[in-house]
Amino acid sequence: MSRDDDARAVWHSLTQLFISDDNQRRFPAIAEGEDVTVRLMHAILDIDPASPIPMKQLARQWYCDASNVTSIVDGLEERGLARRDPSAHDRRVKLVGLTDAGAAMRERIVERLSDPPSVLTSLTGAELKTLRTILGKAAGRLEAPRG
Amino acid sequence: MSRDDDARAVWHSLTQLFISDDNQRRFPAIAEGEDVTVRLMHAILDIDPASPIPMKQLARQWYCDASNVTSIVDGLEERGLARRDPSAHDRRVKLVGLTDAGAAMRERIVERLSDPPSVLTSLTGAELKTLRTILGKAAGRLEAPRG
DNA sequence: TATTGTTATACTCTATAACTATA
DNA sequence: TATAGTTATAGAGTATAACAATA
Repeated sequence: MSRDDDARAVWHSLTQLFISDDNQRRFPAIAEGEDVTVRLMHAILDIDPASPIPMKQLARQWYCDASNVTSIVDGLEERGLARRDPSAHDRRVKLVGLTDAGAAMRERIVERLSDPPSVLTSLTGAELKTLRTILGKAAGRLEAPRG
Repeated sequence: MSRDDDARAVWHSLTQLFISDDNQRRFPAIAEGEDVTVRLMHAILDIDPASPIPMKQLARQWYCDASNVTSIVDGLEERGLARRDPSAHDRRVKLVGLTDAGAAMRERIVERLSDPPSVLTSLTGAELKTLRTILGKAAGRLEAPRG
């Protein structure tokens, strides 16, 4: 049981927990509850309410074409969840920021996404405390935390 | 710090680890490496190589329309990854099973999905061992493990 | 009659290419 | 000339409705 074996086993379990059909179904369910599509929900999670972001940067972050970002931000704007403002430094660039309504929806989504599935709540209190410490440490190392 | 707080914090970290853009990008990358689409890859993961499953049951499991299952299984069959056989007990029912090629691809996908991201490998050996034990216990409680 | 699966069809999501406006 | 973003358009994925075969 090497260190690499342990890391693989951990990631395998974590992946199973996450891609289980029950869990995957939560995303559409939460999106539906907010009356947005799943892609708009993901977009909202990726926009920091405190700092508007250029469209181009979103395209890089999502590994998708720029035209797609146009369509997504259109959807957010139509629903009053985001706003486009030209950059003061380069008028070609448009900065996308969440409106108050968008930021509020984002908070609700993050809240609901944190609802733990039953497989987790069936662990003991001590186990949960241990997981909290270690996983918190790992998640803290992510570049751009989503929510 | 209640037990519920701990469970929420754990799930929140786990969700962050999993829906990070870097990690989400792994699915298309692995699928591309196998020359299948992401939806076919997910389908392969959800079919137990040891026991063919009725189309209707896949539709329930994936929370999607039956016509969609027809289209997905068509795609798998065209690539020689799965096969449809009428049930011996009810000739309306078609059982979907993986071919040898499909089962082999499934193993490769599971293998690659288990590659741990760098945020995990940066944990200590003791932390990984602890995570392995606890998460393995939780994942073992899932109904239909994928891979 | 009810159920399993298929076909026809429309809508959403995503990518490519051509375009506009700034730099 | 190059870059940020948009528009037009085509292809994949998904849902609804009508249908065929079987129960």
